[in-house]
Amino acid sequence: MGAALSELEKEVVDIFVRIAGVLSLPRSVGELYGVLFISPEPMCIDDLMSKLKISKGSTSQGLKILRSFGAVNPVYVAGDRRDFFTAEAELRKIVAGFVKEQVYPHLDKGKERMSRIESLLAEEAPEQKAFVTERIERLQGWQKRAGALLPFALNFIKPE
Amino acid sequence: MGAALSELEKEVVDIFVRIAGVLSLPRSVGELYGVLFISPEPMCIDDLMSKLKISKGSTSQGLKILRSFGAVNPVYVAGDRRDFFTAEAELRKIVAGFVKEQVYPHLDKGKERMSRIESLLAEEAPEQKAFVTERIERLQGWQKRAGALLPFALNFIKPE
DNA sequence: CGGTTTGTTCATTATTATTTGAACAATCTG
DNA sequence: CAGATTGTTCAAATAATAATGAACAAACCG
Repeated sequence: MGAALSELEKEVVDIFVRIAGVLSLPRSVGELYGVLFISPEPMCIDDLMSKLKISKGSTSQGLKILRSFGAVNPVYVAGDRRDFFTAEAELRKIVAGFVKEQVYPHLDKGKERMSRIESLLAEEAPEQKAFVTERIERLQGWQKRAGALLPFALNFIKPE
Repeated sequence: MGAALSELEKEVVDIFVRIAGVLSLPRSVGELYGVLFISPEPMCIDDLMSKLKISKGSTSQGLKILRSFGAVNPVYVAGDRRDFFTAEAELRKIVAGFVKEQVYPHLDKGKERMSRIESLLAEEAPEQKAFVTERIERLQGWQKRAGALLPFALNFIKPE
């Protein structure tokens, strides 16, 4: 059991390792999802550890992250006490989970910050004030647009 | 000259430091852009170094990165031999430059990889083949959609 | 030219993020 | 319940990334 990764598996894992990088997630998270994504059978921690040659700690933590935004589904396997997982393959679910867990929390802080900035604006020296105000307004415009793009992008992912 | 950052500047810099993080750019790049963004006057390396308390090397490298996707504009200042810069404030230009320099190059590699994967598919054991094929096709679907979303998102940024 | 000034590069150092593995807690099993 | 199995946590080790600063090259200036 626990053969090394096949060439195909390596390629797929590599894809998700890159995606993990873009999303600022640890490499191991990409590896885990990659292996699960291409595996016809549910896998448990032992399987994943030996396939990827990573520690139990990384595996456990990585699965925790993947579960946190629903990228992985627990599966019951008869006669085995260990936890098994399959990759969630519906993109919409994963993205929705990711946005909810990792993106939205940060957006709120952005709004708080903006009101803090507006109060600081009052203290600016008059000769710079016009310029600085224009910049802050521009920033608010960007923030607003980014907020509008997000729901659209989510909607862009059609149900299968 | 070269006073420390004001509260307002700190807030603005902090915004761009976070954005730099999301884009996997060094912190100093965010700092540099932030200071320039909120500065009514063009700034040179010395100004930026002393404002941000970072080294000349970081400043030079950071500006190089910012220039590479047009986030910063060189400005001529009469009677001063040093290079001065202002922040490019038109979001569309920055995003276009960033996508061209940092995003498109990677997309091409993705397509190469996909054809490599397809050839590996042939070697799969028959009983797994159906499943694996379905997964690869799904991956291609995702890739295609991401490619379609990008131009739309670019277009979403209206000219002022 | 010879001496400055300015910006870049890159080996070294510092910092930050990730992984490891052993200790622990929880759950099962006979 | 005692022993075994399984998953989690977290301090320490390691690896990855960014910043520093001195050496360098290029452009300027008298």
